[in-house]
Amino acid sequence: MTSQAEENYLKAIFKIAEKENKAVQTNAVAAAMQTTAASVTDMLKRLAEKNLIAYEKYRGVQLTDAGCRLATDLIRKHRLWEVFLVEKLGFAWDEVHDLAEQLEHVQGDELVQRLDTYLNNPRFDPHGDPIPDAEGRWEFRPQTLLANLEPGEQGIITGVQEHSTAFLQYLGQVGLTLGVSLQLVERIDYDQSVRVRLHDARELTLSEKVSKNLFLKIENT
Amino acid sequence: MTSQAEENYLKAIFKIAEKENKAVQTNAVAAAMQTTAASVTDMLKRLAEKNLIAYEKYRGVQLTDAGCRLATDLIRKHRLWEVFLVEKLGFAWDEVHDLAEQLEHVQGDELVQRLDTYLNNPRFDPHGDPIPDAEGRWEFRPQTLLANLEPGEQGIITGVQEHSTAFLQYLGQVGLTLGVSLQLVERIDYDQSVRVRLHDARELTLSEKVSKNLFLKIENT
DNA sequence: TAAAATTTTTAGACTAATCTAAAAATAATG
DNA sequence: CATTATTTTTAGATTAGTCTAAAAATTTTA
Ligand SMILES: [Mn+2]
Ligand SMILES: [Mn+2]
Ligand SMILES: [Mn+2]
Ligand SMILES: [Mn+2]
Repeated sequence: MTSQAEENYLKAIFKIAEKENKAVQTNAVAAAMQTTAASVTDMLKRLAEKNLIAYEKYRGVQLTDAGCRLATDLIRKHRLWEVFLVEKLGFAWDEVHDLAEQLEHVQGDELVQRLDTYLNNPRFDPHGDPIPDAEGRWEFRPQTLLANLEPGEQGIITGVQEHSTAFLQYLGQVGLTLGVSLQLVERIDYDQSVRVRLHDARELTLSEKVSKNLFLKIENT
Repeated sequence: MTSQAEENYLKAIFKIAEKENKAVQTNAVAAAMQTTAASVTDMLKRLAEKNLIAYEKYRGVQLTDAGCRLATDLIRKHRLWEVFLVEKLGFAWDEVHDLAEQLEHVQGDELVQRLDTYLNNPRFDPHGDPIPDAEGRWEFRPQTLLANLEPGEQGIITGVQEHSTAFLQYLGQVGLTLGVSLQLVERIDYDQSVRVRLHDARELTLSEKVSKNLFLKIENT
């Protein structure tokens, strides 16, 4: 058996390891979990005891196959529930994270499988993140940050780098949701802000910060 | 904040108090929670500290208004999730209890309200039990045990007294689900078993045990 | 490479929730 | 009403998960 706390740690370790390709540091986990390094060390010992991580004192930590599978299953559940909350219950994409954070811990393989079917086996969640399938595999989708587009290039919004409520709410307010198509008009040298044109010819100015947190699939026009 | 353990205790106390109209005994709670009397005493102290129960040593326990409301909300969530699992995900009525036991603890008023709307504000769960509304009120529905029907009387199945998987599965197998109409043909003196006739003229013999666990709304023919 | 800075672990304490075994209170009975 | 029997509470331990403060290991820097 794995507790909710253990599951949350495994997921945090998985997500950190996803970005940086090296052993995950205690402090990185502490930051992600908003707790102390001491608490993390305690938990790492427990997880190592259960063979969910490979842990060497002072040398950081890596998920074992079992730990990786557990983390992936948790992420699968989290993202499926997010789809449910948005598609079926009509929540906005900035309202679903905390609820999914609870729902992901509900145990029941049959439940997950039926939920998946009910939602028509979605491959991406409301934030554009891929949903692992029942075998723990997910689809890779090439995408580029708006910050890396050249003037004139066009793309469709496929995801966000940052998942904060504030950012998601802002995007929603200005009409930038998944699937929206836009073209980079110009990048301002002074502050790296960008002017983009939407499908309806409406133009928007977005800060560098926004442009570095918005993923697009480049379209060849 | 109330923990899942605290919520489960409150629900257990509520359900015991519902049947017997007196202070709930420690042992009764222990039996319901499948734990020891010592553990119950510990928990009762905590719940009293939080003003969720009125507790006098050796004198049993009663829910306060706050505790009663919490228990009712929990039952509301439990039963709404059961409806979801059966109506939307296609689970059988004998498969949903343990899942609802987990889902009921997910926190989020907006979630419950949206779920309720999504399910068309059901007033009864898949076992025929009433679902409290957002204010904690529920519908009373007069119903009679099959064991108390007179020969010749007819009724529609509205609920079950016992909720065990074995009983629900058995009922499902012989075609006795909510809404099914049946008539008591005769009661056998020897063992109090009953012969009933279904709408399609098919006849069934049911044990006394079954007849004492099946609720019907009597129909005047 | 020695000193300073950073990271990580340990030591010790705390709360929630549980248990067993023993003591105390209450209820039942002759 | 004294003695059983039952119920309930206490005492003392245990485990998961957390914390702060201090010690130890590692890394960085001069
Ligand atoms: Mn979580
Ligand atoms: Mn998401
Ligand atoms: Mn529960
Ligand atoms: Mn039910």
